[in-house]
Amino acid sequence: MKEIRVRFAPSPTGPLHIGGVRTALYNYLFARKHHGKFLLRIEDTDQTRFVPGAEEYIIESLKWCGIQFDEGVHIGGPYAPYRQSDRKELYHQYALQLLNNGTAYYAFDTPEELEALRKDSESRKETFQYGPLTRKGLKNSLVLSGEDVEALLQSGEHYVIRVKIPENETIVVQDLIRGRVSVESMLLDDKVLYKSDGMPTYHLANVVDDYLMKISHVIRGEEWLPSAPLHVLLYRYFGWEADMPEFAHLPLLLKPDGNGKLSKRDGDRLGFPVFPLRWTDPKSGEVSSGYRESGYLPEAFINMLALLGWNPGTEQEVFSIEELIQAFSIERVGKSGSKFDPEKAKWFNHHYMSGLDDREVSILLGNILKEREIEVSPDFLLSVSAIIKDRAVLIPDLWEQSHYFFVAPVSWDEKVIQKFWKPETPALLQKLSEILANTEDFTVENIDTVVKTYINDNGLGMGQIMNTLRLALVGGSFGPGVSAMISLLGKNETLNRIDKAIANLGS
RNA sequence: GGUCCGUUCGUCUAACGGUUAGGACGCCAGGUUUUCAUCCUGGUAAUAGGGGUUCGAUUCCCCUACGGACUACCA
Repeated sequence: MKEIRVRFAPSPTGPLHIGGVRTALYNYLFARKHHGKFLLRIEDTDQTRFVPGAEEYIIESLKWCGIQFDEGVHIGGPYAPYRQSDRKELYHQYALQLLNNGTAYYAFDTPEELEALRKDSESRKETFQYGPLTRKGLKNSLVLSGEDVEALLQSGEHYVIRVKIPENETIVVQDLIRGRVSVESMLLDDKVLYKSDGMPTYHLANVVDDYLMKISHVIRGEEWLPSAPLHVLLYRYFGWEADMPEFAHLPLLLKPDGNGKLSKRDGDRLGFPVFPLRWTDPKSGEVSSGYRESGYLPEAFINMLALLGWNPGTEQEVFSIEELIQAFSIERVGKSGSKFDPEKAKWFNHHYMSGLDDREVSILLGNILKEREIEVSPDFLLSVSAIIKDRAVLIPDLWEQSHYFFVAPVSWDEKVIQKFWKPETPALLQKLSEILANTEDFTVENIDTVVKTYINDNGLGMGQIMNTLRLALVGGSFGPGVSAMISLLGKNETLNRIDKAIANLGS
């Protein structure tokens, strides 16, 4: 059986958005599942759209996601180079091959001439097509004499090389997801294969490179489906039909509301990241948020993404990357586009956060404390982590849910004061404080008993004490159980905070 | 406009001719927690419309509607 080789082939025109990450993920899962190879090829044949830093961004993003390559622009491999601009010389000979076998031709029409033709067609509510029907009336080597063509080439006239689409043929693409897709050749354009700047277009470069790199399956976005027949045709023109990869065109990721392809704008508008990592546009300086910086765990991010367009056919939906590899199959990728749901992304992250063990949580929280220059003992950090981890959806929530363990309150929630802080409160807390001062056993269970006994013995209401005690401890109406907090804070800190609250709030 | 692709709860989706159309997110209600979350239990909610084919259509075919992608010397 042929070795499975797939590629992810982005162009470095900006940050990779989550649709691109998903395409990379599916390629990766497919490769691993079949013990094949996964490679990263950079498609930078359009020099005008090059964005500095984009290539590095793509590599770092996928690394963060845990998607690993076997070959690629950043690690090399047997089919190097993996950057198309570094393969520039290669493409010309392949364009010549098609020229020589009559399946491509030189065209000398200027962009301005073509633009005029398009405008003209448009005014008659038609679409201009450079194809089987019109190419005979244009400026190309199909109509010009050999000498004229030669003269034009010699004179340094700008030219492009176009594919010669056959006139009456049904071209069939077999797609692993969509089945048989066919299109009439007359409707296809004589697409440019080789540009006047000496670079190939995507169509030429991707076919040549996929062939040379022995790609077995092309798994890419649905936006490529309309040009897939052209690619099939090119394999035939090159005589590579026997080695043509299989195609799978993935459905699109749609915006959460309304319809249409998910875009950067949607993230800004609806307040969720569209990119794996934060991106700063080198030109405008505009910053787009990323999943990493927003505090998502890569495992959760990937799990969420994997299920957007694919499902295992079982009711399992929490998958480690290894489980995804085991379960993945192209056949179970859906046909229709998926709307991205930021709420579900959060659910996944919360699920993964609470699945972390205390030690792992303490590392995450420890990093936050380090940034804030707060030092605590590892034991205390671990205990706090354990008690708050279920309360955090995103990593920064770890701090939101625990800061009061590290920093004593300096202000107290006005609403809670209004509601619970009564004239007798200071005396009641003072008395409880004295009892706690004489308590040696600060385990949660014992504190619980001590506090409740105090309440019962004095005929007080639970709410009366618990709410004010909580207020004294953390400054508001939040946090884990009161007894648990007292136990963690320890005797000194607890007594200090009660004293401080009484002193500040008085009666 | 043309070509191609698509259409099951609000969302992600299962059911590859026979199910009370299943699960998850969200939402709602109850329980736990006398804070708030978590968690647990329950509930809400869908086959776009119309024709066929068939004993029987979510499932197969056709039409309509709607949506999307593509339509550059961009990828």
